[in-house]
Amino acid sequence: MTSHKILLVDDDEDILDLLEYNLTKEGYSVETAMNGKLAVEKAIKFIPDLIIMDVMMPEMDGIEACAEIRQNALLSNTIITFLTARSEDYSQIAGFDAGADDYITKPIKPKVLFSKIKGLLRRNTKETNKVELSSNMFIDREKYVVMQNGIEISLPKKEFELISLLMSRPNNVFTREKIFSSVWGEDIVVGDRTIDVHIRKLREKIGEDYIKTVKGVGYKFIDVEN
Amino acid sequence: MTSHKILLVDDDEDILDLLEYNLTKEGYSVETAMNGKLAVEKAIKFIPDLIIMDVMMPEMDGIEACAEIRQNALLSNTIITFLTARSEDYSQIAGFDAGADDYITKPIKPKVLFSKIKGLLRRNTKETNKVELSSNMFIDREKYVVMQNGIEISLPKKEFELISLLMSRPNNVFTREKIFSSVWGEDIVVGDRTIDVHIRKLREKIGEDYIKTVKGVGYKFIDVEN
DNA sequence: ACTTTATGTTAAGAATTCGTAAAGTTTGAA
DNA sequence: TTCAAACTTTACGAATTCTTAACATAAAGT
Repeated sequence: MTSHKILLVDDDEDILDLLEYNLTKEGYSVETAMNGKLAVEKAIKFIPDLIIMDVMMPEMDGIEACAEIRQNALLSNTIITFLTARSEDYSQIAGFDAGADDYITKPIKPKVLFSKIKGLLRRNTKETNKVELSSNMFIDREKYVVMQNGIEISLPKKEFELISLLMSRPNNVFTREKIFSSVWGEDIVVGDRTIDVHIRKLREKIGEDYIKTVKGVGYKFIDVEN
Repeated sequence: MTSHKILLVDDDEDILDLLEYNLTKEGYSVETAMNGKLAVEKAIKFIPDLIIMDVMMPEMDGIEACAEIRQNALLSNTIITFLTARSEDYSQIAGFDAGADDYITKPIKPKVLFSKIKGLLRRNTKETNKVELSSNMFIDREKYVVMQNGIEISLPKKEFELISLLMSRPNNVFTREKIFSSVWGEDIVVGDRTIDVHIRKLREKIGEDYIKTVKGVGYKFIDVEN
């Protein structure tokens, strides 16, 4: 069974505990965060299928966090739903602008919540986690492997996320900056040569011809079919 | 000629046929879908410039389909307009939230529709990342290549920025100062012959006839069609 | 025609950016 | 704690890209 990953974000620890307990029992893999900033960081590490996030929070509110998450190509398949009190309808509008997919109103009724989650995840599963290419290579986020001509290539995390990012838009150039912010996150600072080293390892594993360097600009994954 | 791609979505086959027939006659490349679900699938394959979609449909309504399409980064340049009966104004609001760009009210008056379509597509052409020309050449900033007759020409950074600038306004003369400040930046000082050398390399790669020297003034990219 | 001025051309070498191996550090599992 | 895998840094080499310089050619002015 493939357990879906859910990230819960709320500043109220009681709500977090309650939801975490119940969702875990339902068979989901759950992570939590107590503010928007942490949520963004965890989202990047965890790559959840679904984020359930309170709108009002300290440190960074949900809208802002949502907008930031939507920036990250690795999280393009992640569904974001807001938790909101029925009255705060201003947030409804701002939230959709920021890229939210749905709303859940407080107070939370567990049954409603669970059925809603199932619906959202079903919708997502169809679109699939497998980034297919016209070439003979695709990404399987669930198994965390790259399939090449039917052969599984398992990669360590950073390498996987890097290739995953590049393959999310074949033939498109990703700048080093973009790569850093997507794979490492905004705050983390690493040396200049780090990306290159990971690229090297990837090329060793998947072949030399797939990742092209665009000097002074960045890297791109070449879709051989084109 | 670059024919814009339009995706028509309606559950009424008569309307689809009517619009498809007329739009094709106008020179557009047209695809159709009969419900929201199929629309999303076709949109991903077809990457239309414009989607004209009925709000009310079986299987998945227009609003939902729209929201889903808006998720897909590949479709970020696609304009979505809803077809709506004049009375259903609830949908106006929900639709804009979901990411619609415009509305067309039923009953459809072909003339109104065509002029609206032209307006929307013109708007889009300007904003897009692909600088299209009536000639057979365009710039793809995302892939960082110049496409010429369907062939990718990849260029080093400075050359790319230079041709990119010139092609941003075909037949328009760019002075050397303008070129320096755009491609090199205000502060950086380089010798006089630097631009010429880059022009030379570009001419070698894309052909001698595209970039014209205007002595004493600057350079321009010639749109051969004109 | 002659001179001036602007641009064209080429090749060399600076400068920048990237690649890579190896060593160092962190992390997480046993 | 210990070890191995993953990740990062370092240091230098290699490749590409960019600029310069020197001279050629072309256009414009006298």
